[in-house]
Amino acid sequence: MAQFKSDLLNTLSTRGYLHQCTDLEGLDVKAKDSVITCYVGYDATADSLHIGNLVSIMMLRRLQQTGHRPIALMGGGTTKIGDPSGRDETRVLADNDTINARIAKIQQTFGKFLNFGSGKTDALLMNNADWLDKLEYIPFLRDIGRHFTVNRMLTMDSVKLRLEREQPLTFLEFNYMIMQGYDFVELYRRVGCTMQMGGSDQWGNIVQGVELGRRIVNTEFYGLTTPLITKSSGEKMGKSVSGAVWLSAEKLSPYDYYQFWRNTEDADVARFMKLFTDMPLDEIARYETLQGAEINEGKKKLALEATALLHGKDNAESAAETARKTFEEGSTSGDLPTLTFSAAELSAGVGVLDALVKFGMAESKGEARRLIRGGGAKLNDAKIDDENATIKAADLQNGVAKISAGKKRHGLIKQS
RNA sequence: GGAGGGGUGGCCGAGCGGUCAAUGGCAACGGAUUGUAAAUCCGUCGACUCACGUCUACGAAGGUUCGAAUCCUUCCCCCUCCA
Repeated sequence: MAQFKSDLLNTLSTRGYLHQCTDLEGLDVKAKDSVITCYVGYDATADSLHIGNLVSIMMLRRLQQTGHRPIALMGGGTTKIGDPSGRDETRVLADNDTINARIAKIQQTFGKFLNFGSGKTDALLMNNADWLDKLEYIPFLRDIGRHFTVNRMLTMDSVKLRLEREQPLTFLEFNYMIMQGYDFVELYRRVGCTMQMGGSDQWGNIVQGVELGRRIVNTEFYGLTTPLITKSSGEKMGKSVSGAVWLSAEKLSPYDYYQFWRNTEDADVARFMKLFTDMPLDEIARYETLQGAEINEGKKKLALEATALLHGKDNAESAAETARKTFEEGSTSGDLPTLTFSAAELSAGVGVLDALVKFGMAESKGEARRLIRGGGAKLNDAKIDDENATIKAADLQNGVAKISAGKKRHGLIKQS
């Protein structure tokens, strides 16, 4: 392994976070000798962060672990502009209230990964709406706009690709990188922030910020990006059996989150352990030697550790136990999605089609029918053959009936 | 402003008066295999009833026709070229 002088870069490099950096040597020296304040920006494009944001959150965590100060910057202002990076089409923009509501929810996630406070290496939570909303156009253009050449901006991938594909790029979006660059300067002025991290798609935006900082405040700024994390089969990460992998428990239960990690591909286990858990490297190395079906032990560990980070140890263990009972014993356990029906409903019989739809295992009754025809629906582990079958009180065993779609999606039915 | 081209199911992309709920590919879902992996093979893939059938759908609104995604008119949006 390439040895760096600083804990920060040693950690980031050995655990697989490094992709590009504006000045690796300079940063190494600085990180060794001083406490760096570093930010990652998060736009509020949904009311929860998702798995794609997790690498950068983990990077902030590593930063703090190695003695530096992380800033989670909420893009309350930039979300109103819309980052054109990596998109062929203009984003549909949300209104103010929506954005603020999203930010309120998103913020909660950071508390799980970072320690906030006012100490030297305590994390900060900021919002760029605090300064971007108040900008005055002409003064801003004169102070900041003068440092950006359109010539240069046109060479940035986010812009260039859009133009090459002959897709429209609005002037609004064109300003995104300027706003992001300005954020960097503003964060320097406010809290001495000199470093920005992000995904590889943010490289262009980050570089602009670094250069702007050098020009305006005459200080060395650093930028660093992570590789795009994909599965070894080449697909993007991001799907669980119940859809997108959200980080808020409201949108994805700890059990489903655990299952997402549990279903990691063989080849990814060690890499994901390094990136998404705090497991020490030598322990990860031991898991790396496992072969064949033994790799499942690694997946369980990965899932447990990753879930514990986000949802806490208790929830993680509970999810692990539910998964164990469900998949290894074929019995039922608490964390599965649950629906309750009244005694009256159960004595009349709950249509199995309706139940599948209510659990979200099928989008329509027609799809539920097809699922049954294809042999993919089970009630208490017995294949459902009759589309018109109903679930009655007699189907409850110890108070619950288990309904399944495929091998991985299970739900519990109880009497209220 | 002028001249052309185009808008089809989650995406790409055929169809160009009936046999079109609409070929094909991707994605997705299920089954087999397996280790809750990958790869592979098979099946499904608008809604409702599921048997016939009914409804909704091919940018929007009208029209022609026994009958249109396919023809006509108007409108909206996108692209190319010219001014």
